[in-house]
Amino acid sequence: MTIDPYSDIPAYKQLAAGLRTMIDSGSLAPGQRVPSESDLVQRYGVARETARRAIALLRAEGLIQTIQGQGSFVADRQEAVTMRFPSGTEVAARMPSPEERRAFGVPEGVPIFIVRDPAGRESKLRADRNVILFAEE
Amino acid sequence: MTIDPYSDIPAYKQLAAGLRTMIDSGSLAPGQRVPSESDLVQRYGVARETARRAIALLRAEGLIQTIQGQGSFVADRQEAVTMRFPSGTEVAARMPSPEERRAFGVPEGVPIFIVRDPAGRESKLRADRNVILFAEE
DNA sequence: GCCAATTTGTGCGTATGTATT
DNA sequence: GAATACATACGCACAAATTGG
Repeated sequence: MTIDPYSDIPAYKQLAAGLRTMIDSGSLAPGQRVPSESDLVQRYGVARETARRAIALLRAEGLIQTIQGQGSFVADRQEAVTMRFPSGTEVAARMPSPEERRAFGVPEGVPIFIVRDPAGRESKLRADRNVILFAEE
Repeated sequence: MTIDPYSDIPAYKQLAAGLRTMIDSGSLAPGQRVPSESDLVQRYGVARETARRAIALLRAEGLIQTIQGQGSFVADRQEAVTMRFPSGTEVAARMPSPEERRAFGVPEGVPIFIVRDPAGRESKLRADRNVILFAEE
C-alpha cells in the first residue's frame, strides 16, 4: 500500500482506505493494535496530521478505538446481545452526546438505540453490543 | 460565551459545548447556518484548527452538516418516517462506511439501521429519517 | 464567462501536554 | 526517569466549492 500525493483522493482517505481493507480482510484482527501515528508517518511519508486524520476517520466509523498513551485497536463486532421487545415497541438510533457517551461508556463512532415501549417509556442501548429483536415472549 | 484557555477542558470542547447549547435551546434553529470558522476564530480568539475541531465534534454527533463553500447548518431532527416491521425482525445499527454514506446520501454523524426480516433478508435505512415500529399489519 | 470574496478542505510544520509502559 | 503514543493548539499555504457582482 502506497500513498499517491498527486491523486484526486486526499492522502488521509487513501491511508484510511488501506487500513480499512486490512481490517475488513482480517489482516488486522479485532483487538489488534493499529500501526501508531509515528509508524504511519514513517512508512507512508505523510505528515502526522494526515496520519491522525486517517485514524480519526476509522474511529468515527466505529472500526477502531483509540486510547491515549496506548494506541488504536480494532473494535470487536460480533459480541452483540439480542434484546427482545414486544409489539408496539419503537426504535430510533442516533449518535450519543458526550454526556451519554460518558454515561454509557460508549466509544466514538458507536450509535445508541432509543427504545420506546408501548407505554412511552424510553431506554437507551449501545448499538455495538445490542441487537433488537421484535418478538413476543 | 467565552473560552478559557487555562481550563482543564480543551478549548475546542468548550466551543462545541457553547454551540451545542445554542442548538439545543433553539437559539440556533434547524436549517440555520452556524457561525463560520473565521467567525469563531475572531470572536473567541482561537486558532482555526480549534474552531474546526469544535465543528467536527458537532458534525460527528449529527447535530450539524457541513457543505464546502457554504458553511455548517443545524440538522433537522423531527422529520422521521415510521417504518413498520413484523414479528421476527431483527434490527442493528452502526455507522456507515464511506461507500454506504455515498450510496444512501447520508451525512456524517448519522447511523444506519440494518433490518433483517424473518427470512434473513437485509435492508438498510438511514437512522435520521426513519423510526422502526414493531407491529403487525 | 469571468472575477472576487467567502467558506470549507487538505497538508505541512512546530511545540507542549497527558497517559501509558 | 525514559521512551512511546496520543491530545491539544498554534502557525502557514494552497486547493476546491459556492455565491454574488
